[in-house]
Amino acid sequence: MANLETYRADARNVPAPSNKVPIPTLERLTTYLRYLIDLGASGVETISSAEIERQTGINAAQFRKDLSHFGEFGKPGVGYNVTELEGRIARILQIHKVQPIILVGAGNLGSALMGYPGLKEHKFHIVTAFDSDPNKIGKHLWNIDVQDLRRLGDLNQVLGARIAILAVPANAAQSVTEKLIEAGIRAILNFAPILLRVPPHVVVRNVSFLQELAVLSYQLTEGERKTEK
Amino acid sequence: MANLETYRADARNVPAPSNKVPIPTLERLTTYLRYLIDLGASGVETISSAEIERQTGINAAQFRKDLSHFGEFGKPGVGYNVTELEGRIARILQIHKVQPIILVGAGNLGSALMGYPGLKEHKFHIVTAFDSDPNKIGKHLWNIDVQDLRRLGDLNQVLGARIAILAVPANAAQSVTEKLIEAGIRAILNFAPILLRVPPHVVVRNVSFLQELAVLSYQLTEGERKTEK
DNA sequence: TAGATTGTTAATCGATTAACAATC
DNA sequence: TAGATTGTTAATCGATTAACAATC
Repeated sequence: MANLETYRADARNVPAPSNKVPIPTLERLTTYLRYLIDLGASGVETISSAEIERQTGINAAQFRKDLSHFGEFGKPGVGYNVTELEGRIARILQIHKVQPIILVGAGNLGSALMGYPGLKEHKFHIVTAFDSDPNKIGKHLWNIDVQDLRRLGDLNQVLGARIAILAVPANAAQSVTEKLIEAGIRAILNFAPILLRVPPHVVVRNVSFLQELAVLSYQLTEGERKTEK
Repeated sequence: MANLETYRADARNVPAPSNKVPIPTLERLTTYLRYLIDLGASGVETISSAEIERQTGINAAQFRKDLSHFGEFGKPGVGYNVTELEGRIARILQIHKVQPIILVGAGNLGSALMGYPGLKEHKFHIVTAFDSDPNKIGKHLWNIDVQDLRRLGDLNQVLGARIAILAVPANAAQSVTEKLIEAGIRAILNFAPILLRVPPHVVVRNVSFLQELAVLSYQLTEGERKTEK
C-alpha cells in the first residue's frame, strides 16, 4: 500500500517536490559567480566547464551538476555565455537586487563589517546597526546610524529586513537572536562562537575564524606527525 | 598475504599511519571543545555522548566516531571525564600552547581582528601586523606594532610564526601569499574573496561572509519558492 | 559533417548514522 | 550482577566524479 503510493508519485513524474539543493552546491555557486564577474569584466564572452575547472579547481562535472539543479545554461559544443550565466546565478542566489540587512553589535567587528565595501558590491546593504551600549547608540559610523537595540522590532517594521548579521558577544547572542526573530528576521549570519537555537523557519550560518584557525593549527602539525613516525 | 600484513599491523596496534582525519571531524572538534570548556567551568565532571548530542545537536555516534580517530577517551558505562577530554582535544588541535600568528592587512577588518579577545583566549597571539600603507606602518594598535610589509621575511626569521591571517584586498592577496610562504608561513587564514594558489605543503582556509550571506539569501527564498509551486 | 561540449545517468567515494558486542 | 555507555563494524545516505548519448 505504502509502496503503491510511492510508485504512483514516481509515475506522475513529480520531480521530488522538495528538490533540495545541496549546501556545497550553493557555496560553489558564489565561487563561479565571482569568477564569471572577473571574466565578463575582461571581455570574455563564452566559457566551458573544462576552463572553469582549470581556473577554479572545481571539477568540470561538478560544475555542470551544480547548474543542473537550476535548469539548462549552456550550449553543447559551445559552452556558457558568461554574462548570461552571471546574471542567472545572481538571480538564483537573489543577489541581483538590493537586500536590506540589519547589523546587531557595533563593536570592533561590527564596525569593520559596516565599512566593508564588498557588502555593497554584492548588493547587501546594512541599513541600520543596533547596540545596547549607550556609548554606541546614536553614533554614526560609515554612514550608518547606531540605534538602541530596544527599537529593533519597532524599526524593522519599516525597514523590513529579513537578513541580520549578529556580531555580539557569545553571552548575548541567544537572547538577541530571539529578538531578531520576533522582529521578522529569517536568516542570521552569526559571528558569535555559539550554537544558536532557532525555529525551523529561520536559517543560520556561522562564521567562526577561531574554528578555522584551530583546523589550520591541526593541519600544520599533521604533516609532521606523519614524518615523526 | 596482503591480508596477513593487515592483520600484523593490527596486532601491533599501529593506528593506520596516514589515517587522514576528515575535515568535518576537525571542525566538530572545536565545537566539542567549546562545550566542554563551559561544562568544566560549571563543575560538571562526566559527560556522555548522548548528552553531547542533546546539547550540541551532533549525533552521539558521530561524536564517538570523531574521537575514535585519535584514540580512546571514555569509559563504557560511565562516559567521558570533562577536563581530561577538554585537555586532550586542545592538544590534538595544538591549541593548548601559545601559537604566534602574523596578521597582514591593518585595515578595518585587520584592526578588528587584532582587538578580538577570542583569539588570545584560544592561545592564538597576533605577534605582529604588516601593511604596505605608509599611513598605517608604525601605528600601534591593540598593543601590536604595524610593520612595513617589506620587513616580513626579515622579521619572521625571529618571530617564527607559521600561521598567518590574510586581511588584504583581493587584488593583493596572491602576491602577499607568496611573500608569506617565502617567509616560512605554512597555514593561511584567508579573508580575501579569492582562490589562493599555494604549493601542497601550505594549507589555506577561507573565511567568506559574502559567500555565507549569499547562501542565506538563497535559503531565505527557498521556502517561498516551494509554496509558489 | 566532424569536433567540441553539454546535461544526465551510473559508478565511486566518503561521511553519517544505526546497531551491537565489549566493558565499566 | 544489572544497567549504562563506550568503541567499532556494518548499513545508509549523500556528494563527487566519470562516462557517454544528445546536440550545437
